[in-house]
Amino acid sequence: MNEHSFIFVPEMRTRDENKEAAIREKAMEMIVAEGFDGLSMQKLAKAANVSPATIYIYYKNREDLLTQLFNHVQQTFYDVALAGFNPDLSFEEGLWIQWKNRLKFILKYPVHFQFYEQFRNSPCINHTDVQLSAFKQSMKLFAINAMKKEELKKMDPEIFWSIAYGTFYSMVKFHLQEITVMGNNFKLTEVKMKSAFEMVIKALKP
Amino acid sequence: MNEHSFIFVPEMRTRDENKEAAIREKAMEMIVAEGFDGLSMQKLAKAANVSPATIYIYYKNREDLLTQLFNHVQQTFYDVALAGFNPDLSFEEGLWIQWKNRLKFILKYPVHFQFYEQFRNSPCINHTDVQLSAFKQSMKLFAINAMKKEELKKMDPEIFWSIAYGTFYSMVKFHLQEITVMGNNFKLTEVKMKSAFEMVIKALKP
DNA sequence: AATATAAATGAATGTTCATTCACTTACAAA
DNA sequence: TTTGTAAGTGAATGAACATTCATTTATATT
Repeated sequence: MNEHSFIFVPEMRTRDENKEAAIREKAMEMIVAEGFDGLSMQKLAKAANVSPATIYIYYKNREDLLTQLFNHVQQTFYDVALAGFNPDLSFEEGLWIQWKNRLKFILKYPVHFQFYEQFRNSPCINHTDVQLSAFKQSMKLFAINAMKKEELKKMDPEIFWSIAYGTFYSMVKFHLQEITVMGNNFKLTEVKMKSAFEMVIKALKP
Repeated sequence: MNEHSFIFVPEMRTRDENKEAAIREKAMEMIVAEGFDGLSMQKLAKAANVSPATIYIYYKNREDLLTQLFNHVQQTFYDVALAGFNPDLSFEEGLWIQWKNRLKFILKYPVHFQFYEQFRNSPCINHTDVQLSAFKQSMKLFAINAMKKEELKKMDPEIFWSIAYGTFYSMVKFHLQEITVMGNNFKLTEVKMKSAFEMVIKALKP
């Protein structure tokens, strides 16, 4: 390396991206299967075919691992949920896109979603900065726009959120419980979703 | 004791009910504050002012402790939720009683409720027999009756449950998050509940 | 081919864990 | 007051835990 160069170009071994992904995926699988207390660094290392010390190259410690997992899942979720969406869409079209996008995410990454839900329902969430992201601002703006256009009844934001999405997530959890705990006789088809959606719209219209 | 008596009447020291309650309450507090991995038997013993060995008089082991806690909370919840309710009530009155009863339970026992939710969102739930209790049968019958009387639109049970209660629990969780994480600017008044309730009824009527 | 760098490691460390056990204490009945 | 019983205990045990560290390994540049 030229000793006069301004840009520092290290000569080094490169990180194995597969290792990082393996650690991440195995960690979430273990947590979903056995809970937070079922995740130990040594068991995780073994499951990911990695030395315990390797985990500490990627993550400062156990807590950092958990919060980074959470942020990673959240980012993926945001990306999927925003596809084809913008806050100026008509209320009915926009909300339906949200339902479809969110369902797509959950069915594509069921383990990620279950980890996310477990995390959100645990005290871990208090160690994470709840920031007003671009995603949340977009969701908020969408509701405000819809109320201005009188496509959506005026109401407190919590009430809007609870009817519009509380219903959705309740159905999704029904579905995930069925497929993990008993013989799945509750299929979450788009038809079934649409039927619930129509009723939600009825509640929310002015 | 008469050596010929048929009934066995032991001469013994009696259990201290306070100890059992202390263990139960402290355990839930610790879990809600620090998660399942924050609950250790030795820390719990110290918090409940009891020897670690004492816990094992009341509970077979750690897992048994958790499931017994869950069942205890669930029983309390069932009792509160069924007060003044029966499945033959008119749909609107019956559902509103459910909302009020459930809210009463949550506001009276917020720690119990948060423990319950954390448990339900964790893999622990898979080690518990999900049985069709009298409570669940009562809830089911109520919905069936309401559909027969045409006070409630005919729909899949999951959809009914998700609209009728998913909305409710979503609002409640909003409330609990606000009071624990930031300055509470979302007051969960009965007025606010009633306003959401009216909208839910609009969605559910035939 | 040589080199410098960070990736990756396995073994080791000290701590905390769930659980047990030999023992003491309190009490209801006799 | 005595006594049998279960309640209740503190200290001990071995396993599992998170984390660290002295090395080794792979690789991008020279």
